[in-house]
Amino acid sequence: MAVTIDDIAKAAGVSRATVSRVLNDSGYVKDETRKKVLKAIKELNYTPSAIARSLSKKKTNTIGVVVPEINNPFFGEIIKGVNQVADEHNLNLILCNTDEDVDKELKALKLLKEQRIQGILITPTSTDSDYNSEYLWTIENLGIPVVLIDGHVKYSNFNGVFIDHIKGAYDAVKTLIDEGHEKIAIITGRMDSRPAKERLAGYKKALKMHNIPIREEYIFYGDYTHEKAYKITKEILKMKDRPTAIFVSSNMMVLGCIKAFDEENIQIPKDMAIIGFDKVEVLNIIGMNISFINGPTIEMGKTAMNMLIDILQSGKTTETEIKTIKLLPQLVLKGSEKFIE
Amino acid sequence: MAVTIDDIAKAAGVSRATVSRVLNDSGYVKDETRKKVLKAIKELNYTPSAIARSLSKKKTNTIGVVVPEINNPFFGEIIKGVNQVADEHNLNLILCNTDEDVDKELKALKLLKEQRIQGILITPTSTDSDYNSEYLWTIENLGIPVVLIDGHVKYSNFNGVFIDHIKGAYDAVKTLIDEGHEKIAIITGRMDSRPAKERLAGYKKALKMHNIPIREEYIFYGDYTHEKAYKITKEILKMKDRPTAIFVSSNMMVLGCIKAFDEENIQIPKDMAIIGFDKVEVLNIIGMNISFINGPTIEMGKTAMNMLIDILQSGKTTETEIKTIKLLPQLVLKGSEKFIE
DNA sequence: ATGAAAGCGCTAACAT
DNA sequence: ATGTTAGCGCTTTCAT
Repeated sequence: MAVTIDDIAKAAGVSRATVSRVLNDSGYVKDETRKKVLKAIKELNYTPSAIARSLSKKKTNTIGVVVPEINNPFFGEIIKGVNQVADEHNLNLILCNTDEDVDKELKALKLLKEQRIQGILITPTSTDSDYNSEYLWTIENLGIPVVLIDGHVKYSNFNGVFIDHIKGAYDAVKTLIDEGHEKIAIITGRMDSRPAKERLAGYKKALKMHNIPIREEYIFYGDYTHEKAYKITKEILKMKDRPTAIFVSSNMMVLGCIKAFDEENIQIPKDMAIIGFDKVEVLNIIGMNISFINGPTIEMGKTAMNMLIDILQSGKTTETEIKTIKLLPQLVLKGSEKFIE
Repeated sequence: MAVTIDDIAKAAGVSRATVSRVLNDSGYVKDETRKKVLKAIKELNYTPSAIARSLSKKKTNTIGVVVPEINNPFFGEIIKGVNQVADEHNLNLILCNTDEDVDKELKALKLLKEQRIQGILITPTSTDSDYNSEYLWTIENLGIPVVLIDGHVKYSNFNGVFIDHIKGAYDAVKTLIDEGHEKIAIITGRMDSRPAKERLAGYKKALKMHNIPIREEYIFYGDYTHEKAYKITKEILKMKDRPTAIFVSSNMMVLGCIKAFDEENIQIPKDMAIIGFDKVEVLNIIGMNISFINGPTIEMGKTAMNMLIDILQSGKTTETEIKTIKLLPQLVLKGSEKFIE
């Protein structure tokens, strides 16, 4: 660990500038000299210090990634996408997991700034709550480019890549309508989150566009958990004028529905049709075919990383524009949406 | 971004040494002076550079984490555990995802060394194949403490935390035996991986200890994929002298079994009992109760991080001992193991 | 209690 | 084509 560029210089009988040149392929170096240097590097098992280089260059080549829940495959896939692009550009990733905790998120941001990272990719825990002011202040005063991934930070404009939840929900509900369903319920997500709001909007839009009246009693407010969805589904199944289809606003909640269906001996789609938002890989593997809206997670990660790289390469110290990309989710039909008399 | 310790010194009318002292709470600083400095820091929104500090201290406070598949919740949970402990000790995590690719893993190791990280936590992609020599050479010559997580690098001894796969498998099979099963099949993992070998060993041990002859035709060699497990299960169901229970050596493979069962109208556990290794959260949520051996993933991450911290604090440049911890997996019974005539 | 100065390992003009 | 030198932003003796 103690071998430095000077050791190499000494061993090769050249100056440290020359060593630096062969290290960076910059400037002119006689072939013979280069070989000597390379040999010394090999022999001493030398690895240059990125720390020293960063300090000297005032540039770290590392970017920070902040996620709320690393053990959720949704974020795992985002990171996978981020990582792929980062790899291609030889960027390091410093990972911060916040456990959905705003204070940890703030702490992470501070940490990252100390590390003099080039930019930040963040999937904000943030909802509409009122801590937002300090939160925003922190992000904005970072002086570092930030790209949001599928989140929403109130009152403020940031670069980001998002999913078009409205369109996704619209497509799902439209499909149900096309199948012949008219009594379509929705189980929403936590309504202080942007995706939940947008998905509900998409649901309403689809009904309106097809002249189906929106019935408040068909709108059920969930909270993204399968437990709540389970309870709601039980209720739905007890309704006198029961819907024939449910649009479920998140993957976890789909699981709750399935459990309730199972207990009440409800067959999909014979007794109840269903379309979810976001996939649950496992269900397909075990042969349980549930249609869903597929938000392109890996793609989101890639897109965000690319956007950040673009911003960094533009080289502007102050940002002059807000970049936003909306990714379109795909509808994946498995048969659970069918209308069967 | 341009504000440095010298700016603060100037603003506060002191030397940079003094600023450093208040930053690190070291040495003596008059209260009044400290306040001036703190004020300047606040006003200029100054964040010290970890890079410069690292260079000066020859110590980075960051550790590298290398995993093969970030989007697999198994590794997600490990990282979550690692992260928790790292947080408590104010350590940064540099994440490397290798996509099960040995070359990427090697590259990651090099990258990490350049970053002068303090230590490495790695879940090796490595199996028994022959690239091992370069691989081992690389790790050993890193000159950095390494802690393995649940992996196995052939021919070599490293610090590490592992799961006692033998005991896990033994417990599972013993449970089946206690239930009254005698014809018990196993679907193994990829046999060039250590966990697969050990789980098979545990299976055999349980049979032997209970005087049940090992029947080669009940040993099925899988490869951790659900597709293969699906095919194998179909075969099993066709056997003349069909087993009454299957011990399935990985969570993904359990899914393949379930699909096959479903297609053939096999009821669990009436027609076939089953116990898997590693949980599949989703199955429980939808009310499908499959018993399984639970390897404590988050715990493994924590334990590994703690071990690394221990090693670092021991302060030895050369390691004088190999530390190894084996974590005991727990049996979680859900009813799928029952013997029903 | 505070300051001056050397040094961490590298890069990048500037010389030669 | 190669060497000299001055930083990069911080910590840490050593003085005072």
